[in-house]
Amino acid sequence: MNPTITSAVLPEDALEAFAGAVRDAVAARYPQAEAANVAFEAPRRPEFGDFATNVAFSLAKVARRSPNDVAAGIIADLEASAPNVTALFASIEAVAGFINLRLAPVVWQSLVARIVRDGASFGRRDGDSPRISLEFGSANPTGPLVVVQGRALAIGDTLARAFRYCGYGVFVEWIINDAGSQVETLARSLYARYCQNFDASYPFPEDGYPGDYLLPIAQTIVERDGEKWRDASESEWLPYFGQFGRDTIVAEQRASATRFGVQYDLWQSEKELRASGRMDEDLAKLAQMGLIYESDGAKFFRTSEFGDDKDRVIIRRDGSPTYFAPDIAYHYEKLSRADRVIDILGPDHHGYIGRLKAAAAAMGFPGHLEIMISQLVSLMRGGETVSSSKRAGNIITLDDIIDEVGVDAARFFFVMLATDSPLTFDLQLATEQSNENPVYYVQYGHARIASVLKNADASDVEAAHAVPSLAALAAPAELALARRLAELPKVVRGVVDHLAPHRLAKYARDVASDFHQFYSECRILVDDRETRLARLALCIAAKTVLAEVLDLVGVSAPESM
RNA sequence: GCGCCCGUAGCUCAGCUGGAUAGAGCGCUGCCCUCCGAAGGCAGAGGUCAGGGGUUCGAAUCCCUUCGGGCGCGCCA
Repeated sequence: MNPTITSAVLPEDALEAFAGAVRDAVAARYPQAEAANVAFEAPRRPEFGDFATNVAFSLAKVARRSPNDVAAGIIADLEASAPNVTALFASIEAVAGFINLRLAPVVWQSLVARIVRDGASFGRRDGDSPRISLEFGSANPTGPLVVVQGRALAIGDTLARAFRYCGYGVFVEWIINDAGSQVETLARSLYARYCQNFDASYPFPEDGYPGDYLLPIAQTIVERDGEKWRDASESEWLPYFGQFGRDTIVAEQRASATRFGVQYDLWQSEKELRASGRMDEDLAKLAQMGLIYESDGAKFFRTSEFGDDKDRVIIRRDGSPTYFAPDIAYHYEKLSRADRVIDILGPDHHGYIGRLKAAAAAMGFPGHLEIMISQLVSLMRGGETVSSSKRAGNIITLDDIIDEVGVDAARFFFVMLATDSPLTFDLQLATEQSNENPVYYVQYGHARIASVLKNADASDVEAAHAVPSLAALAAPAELALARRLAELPKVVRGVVDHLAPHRLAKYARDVASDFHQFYSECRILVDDRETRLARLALCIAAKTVLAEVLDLVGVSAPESM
């Protein structure tokens, strides 16, 4: 074996060296062609190797030869011009115009060594830029978090973790919609519950918030203040009940988010945003730019000049601001302190995207605001549809879901599908500890590795951690697992670049699958010490990557189950 | 009516911004525990990628169009 390549050559190094050598070879052979763009992809079929590149296709025209001839010519050139590069590959073949590459086992062995050495920081980048502002889950402070917010929380928090892994500075925030008429409605509903405590016939407001969740809050007021508010005038009790209800419910929402594993950096009150004067300042600035005009006694923002369907009212005829006004101020603030601002909105906010993006553009940040819509979630239990209606008062809360299926299953299921496709969540399936349940499949993989490491001699495990010679790793299942583990950084980067957290769920299943296959084909605790230590090291690497992926989606990685 | 998303195996869904014989899980049929966790592995059956046109060496992927679904179009938030 070539001694120069036994010292840590990682897959990406090998590919980069190969790409460079190909560019040189192409430049020498086809000087009339543009500089070759050498990109690699992972072929679907294992017999096509670890990686493939399609450079030959774009050269075929210039070369006036078939792609396969071009590919074969390039390979022949490389053998002569860059033997130190071709030595990194077990095979380099021209097939149907592609150049198929199989890395030398030693490269995969270096990668396993790298993961064992780096541990949880494998592939992770330090840093805090660019700065990302992520807002998700935000709700009216009028009731508990429900299922659709659960999905937004799972998606948003997974994205936040992925961004951090990639070295971005992430700021996670929530806006409390506490400035509109809904707080008044909350106050009336809560007051009715309070009065019903003394007089069951007290009427509940028609547009009030039903459901049982206001009962304990009313009870708290009863216990503290007794009948004090029964004869008070509305101007007295309304602000009190509004504030108390709002504060209590926001605290409960925070508790639910925390229980779900989601930590926020900022809970921004919309009411506070108005009171601070920032909103008025920003609106004045827009007016100065000539972007605000009066019509019908109301004030309009010329969002249509920035791509929106039509202009939007920001100050009503009665002088009060619409919801859009403080949101402009909030987004202006976010855009000022972050390089990218990402909102995850609910499925009923399609119509809001245009005006928000227009506002961002008008304020001098075109293209800095990205909006994701997290689609509907419908609940099933077994084959039955579970109905949840806010109006009917039989809402199913995020806490209900956590109680029934646990945080792990809930987070995995919420993140499993592409964000823009509707999700059917089967509660029964999520609780089943069976092979129908993808969460357990992945967690089982992790627990199984932990079990093997427990069965092994402690001294062997220690030796494996110290990264022994891994030359024994050569079986297809071993190399396939190593190749899969190597993908982690690339997968996370894809999650971030495409705002597609569901790829992590898919990747987690792939890693588990490759491990299980390795496990059934290669016995780990064999007599031969070198093989045993090498396989233990591979187990440690697989466990590291599985734990990392599970952590990115906020799911625990159990040592046993 | 206008705008956004979607249509892939019996079911639920992937398909890495255009690549090779379209994949996975579940379900179905059959195998595999004297041995590290069978919550596992292997094999098989199952497809006109909604239909039609176009772009090019090459399309599930990009463009046009028809059909079929979901959602959004307040001086609500």
